[in-house]
Amino acid sequence: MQNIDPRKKPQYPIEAVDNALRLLQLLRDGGKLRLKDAAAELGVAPSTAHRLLAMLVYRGFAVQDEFKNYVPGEAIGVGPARLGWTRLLRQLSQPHMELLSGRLNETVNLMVRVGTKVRFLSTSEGSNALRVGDRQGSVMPAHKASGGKAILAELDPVMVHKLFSSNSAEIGGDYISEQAYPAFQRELDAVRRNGFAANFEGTEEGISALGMSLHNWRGEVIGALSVATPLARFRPLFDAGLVQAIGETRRQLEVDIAANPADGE
Amino acid sequence: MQNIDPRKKPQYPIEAVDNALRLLQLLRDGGKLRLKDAAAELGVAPSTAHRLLAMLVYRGFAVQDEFKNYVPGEAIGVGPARLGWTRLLRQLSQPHMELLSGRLNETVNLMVRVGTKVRFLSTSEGSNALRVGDRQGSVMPAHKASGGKAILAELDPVMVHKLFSSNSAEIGGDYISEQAYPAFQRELDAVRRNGFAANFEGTEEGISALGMSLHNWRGEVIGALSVATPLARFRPLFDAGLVQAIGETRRQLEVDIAANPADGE
DNA sequence: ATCGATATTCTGCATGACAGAATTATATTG
DNA sequence: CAATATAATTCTGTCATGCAGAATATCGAT
Repeated sequence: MQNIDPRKKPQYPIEAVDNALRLLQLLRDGGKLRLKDAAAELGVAPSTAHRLLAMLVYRGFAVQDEFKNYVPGEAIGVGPARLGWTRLLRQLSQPHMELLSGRLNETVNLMVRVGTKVRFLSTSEGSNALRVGDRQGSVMPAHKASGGKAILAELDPVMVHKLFSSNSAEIGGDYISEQAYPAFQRELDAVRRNGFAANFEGTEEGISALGMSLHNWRGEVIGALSVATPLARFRPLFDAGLVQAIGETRRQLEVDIAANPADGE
Repeated sequence: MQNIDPRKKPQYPIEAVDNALRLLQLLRDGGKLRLKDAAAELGVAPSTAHRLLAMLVYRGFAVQDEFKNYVPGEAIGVGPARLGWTRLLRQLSQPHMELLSGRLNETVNLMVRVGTKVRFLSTSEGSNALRVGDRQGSVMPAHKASGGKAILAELDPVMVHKLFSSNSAEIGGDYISEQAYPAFQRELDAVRRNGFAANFEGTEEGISALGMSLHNWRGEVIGALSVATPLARFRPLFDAGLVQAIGETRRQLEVDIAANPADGE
């Protein structure tokens, strides 16, 4: 049984990974998947399919709807970044983020916006015993994450409005109704005035975050930093000068960014 | 060390899968990845990272550029199908595809178009010793695959032209230059006249295929069937009435499709 | 050519991915 | 509203297989 196949199976295949990737494709192309069907498709026991799907859920590639069906998660369908500078940004940010997370003992995130989403490029975890976990690779609605709001606040309001009323927003699940929009608009205005954005359990249970935008030498927004903390610690941190701490880090990082050519933009 | 994390790690995690999914995210957000960096990011040996990346390549989630860098493949960034009827289509097609592949001893594919791409929903492999392998889950440029051409030929030419000149086509790597377009246009005209489309090694080395479009009760194109064969067998098959065989299958399948409500469309 | 760096192949061993059974949750039926 | 059926999830022993490390190959630079 010889299969002609230019894309031949690797010589040391990893079955678990192959199954996971096939599930990813099924989820993408079928829209939804029940555990039993998934098991049947892959030819594995339901228990195994369950473990695989649990991993997809964990990494944001799937979520379970109210009837236990597995459906595509945020992470499915976000295109590859055509942004060439994300690597550089990540590199430049790392030391600054580590410094900041070390100083505050809280977790610091770096993110960029793509469409109505923000993508977490990297995380520097704080050293507190109880801390917010790594979010690298996560994708969240930009209008809910603190860093996302910080970015959106500095874009042309008309463009933002279009963005979140478009039907691409609908597909992504980030549509904001005309009715709800004024409130959102006002929040962005406040963010613009304050110079930072906050998020109290808007994306994840028990987690609050404070975000601030990042700019290139030309003054254009290119991304954001955010500090994420357990809800209970937010207030004390804020009173102890959280905004200034992030602001300081932002300032220094932007100097670094300005100093580097970043050919793409 | 207690991490606050609403999205907690599954209790029986699969490390290999987790690593693969993280590579997927890195690839998406970083654009490109060298083996060594991948290994460093994951905290695994280069040999392990190599195996993982080989799997991603195998399933179309990554490709290697000329300098051995791993870059996102076709499968990354194709959004989830908002098409609810793909499940139904797959279901209805299956018996017909099995019949046809059994009759011809060749591999039969079912695909739908999304943007400038076609997605392979399912495959029924022929029983020949040497045959074309399973393509389920694959994503290919619609203008190169036989089934894709069959679909495009029946769409509004103006819309097709826009589709492949848009800069979303550029992002997807399917851009057709104004210079090359007339030839493509003529090919689609020929397809329309013939009622089928062919593909000789346009997508994969040594493989040829013949594709025919599928319609719903209203006469609108909804997808395509294709028969894929090793290049050497194409001619004899064609002369033995390949077109008629597929046409017959298509006719019967379309009866089934028309008979089923397909609420979405 | 020679070296250095990075990518790929190979192999033994211990880990951890798998199946199957047990348990729980959810749907269906009389 | 039981009672039953079906599907999802948890648990556990076993053996396959994913991992690391070494060997080899490939590519670039000097």
